[in-house]
Amino acid sequence: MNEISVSKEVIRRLPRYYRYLEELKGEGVTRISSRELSDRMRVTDSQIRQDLNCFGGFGRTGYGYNVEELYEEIGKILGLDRIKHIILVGAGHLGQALANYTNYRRRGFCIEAIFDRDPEKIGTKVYGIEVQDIAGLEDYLSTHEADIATITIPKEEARIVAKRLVACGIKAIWNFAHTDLELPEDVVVENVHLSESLMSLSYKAKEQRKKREESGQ
Amino acid sequence: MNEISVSKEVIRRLPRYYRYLEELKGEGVTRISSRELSDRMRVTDSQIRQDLNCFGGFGRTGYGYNVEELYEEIGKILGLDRIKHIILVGAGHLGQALANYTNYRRRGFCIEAIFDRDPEKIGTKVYGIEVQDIAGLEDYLSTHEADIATITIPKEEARIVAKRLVACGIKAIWNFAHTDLELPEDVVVENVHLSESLMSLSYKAKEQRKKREESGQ
DNA sequence: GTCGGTCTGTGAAACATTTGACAATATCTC
DNA sequence: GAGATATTGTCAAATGTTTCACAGACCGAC
Repeated sequence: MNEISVSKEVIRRLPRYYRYLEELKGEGVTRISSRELSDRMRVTDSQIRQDLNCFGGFGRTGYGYNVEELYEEIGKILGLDRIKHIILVGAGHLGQALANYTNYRRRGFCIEAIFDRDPEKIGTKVYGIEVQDIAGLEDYLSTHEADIATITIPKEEARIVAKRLVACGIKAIWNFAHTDLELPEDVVVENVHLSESLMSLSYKAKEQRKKREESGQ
Repeated sequence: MNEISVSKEVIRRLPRYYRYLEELKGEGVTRISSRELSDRMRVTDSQIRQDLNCFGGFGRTGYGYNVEELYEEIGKILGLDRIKHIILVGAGHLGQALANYTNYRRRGFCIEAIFDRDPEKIGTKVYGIEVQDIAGLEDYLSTHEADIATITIPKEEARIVAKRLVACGIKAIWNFAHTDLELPEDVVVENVHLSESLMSLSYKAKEQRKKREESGQ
């Protein structure tokens, strides 16, 4: 596995390949060429070959790719072949939505603990897990391993909690708060900024409307 | 406003500028140079100037940018100066989380109706809005305008509902279902694929761990 | 086995995005 | 109001990403 350089864009696309391969597997397809896959995914076949080749030659000339095998390989690349212990900070609707999405478990993402600061929520159960007081975060992490922390609380608190998490050794954060977290370099952060996503949509909708009006006249 | 060409990447960044400008405004900052902003946002000053210049010269030589003015202008570019009627399909936790996030309203995003197919949910209120039976979607849209539809239901149903929405004239969809929607070209879709985001994080965490182990030895 | 067709991996070209550099010009100080 | 300083807008270079094109290799039918 001699990775020369895997670009940001390739990584962004990798989970999408994984999703399509899972679908193909479900349909009972055992082999697929970059050409056929490109038709489904609406990308160029060239891009697929180039992308997959970053990680080594999974394909066979004159045959294509073995669906099952490629699915497994991409899963490994994404680290899905390994249990990832997750804790969740924020038991609001968003936190509950994430906790209840059972497919994560299939991919090795196991939610181990949920924290909140609201006394109304502490003690209640979400997806079978009791919500704990956020005050006990340090205690919990001193005795339990966690690979990823999910943050679904308002931005002011999020910045503080993120620092506490990092102080406890957390190295990966899935951040839903509407802010950028300032953290040490060795901590990886994946931001999901929903309002930015909605604003992008608003922009695109506006441009599309403009286009329609121009051509409509 | 002579837009030569606004790249995808610029659009992706625009909401982020908007967020930082709002923050600055809140702090009472009235002017800012690309250099200062670049320090805050952790991007190059050159990129900021290049990006903003796509939409016309908002800056003043020797002075920088007027925070209030730039904030307003970017808001207009993003279409935030106009009411956008939104309907929501799916009243699960995710749908409720989105409905309850009040900041959207401040930016002109007004949720007008919520649909679900679960009899348990129909009739209940979410953020003061009564959840309607999805069966009445067409009726509703024949008498009400809607600019954006948000989809937070499982993928199989999402594909069907998306087609129904488009048949009723919806031109913009915020899609949270774990699938790509196959829709006519003139419909804009913004996908929020949360599991892909989590898998990306998993990949990055794995790489980071590898790096740590290598340097640690 | 052989042969026609298929399909990958890959190097290079085309295209897109980011960064660097600086002339031009406004600001601010005194 | 003049001079020193700050800062933009912009062009060009550097870097990153996608597409093209094809040699070489494998597949499968006969």
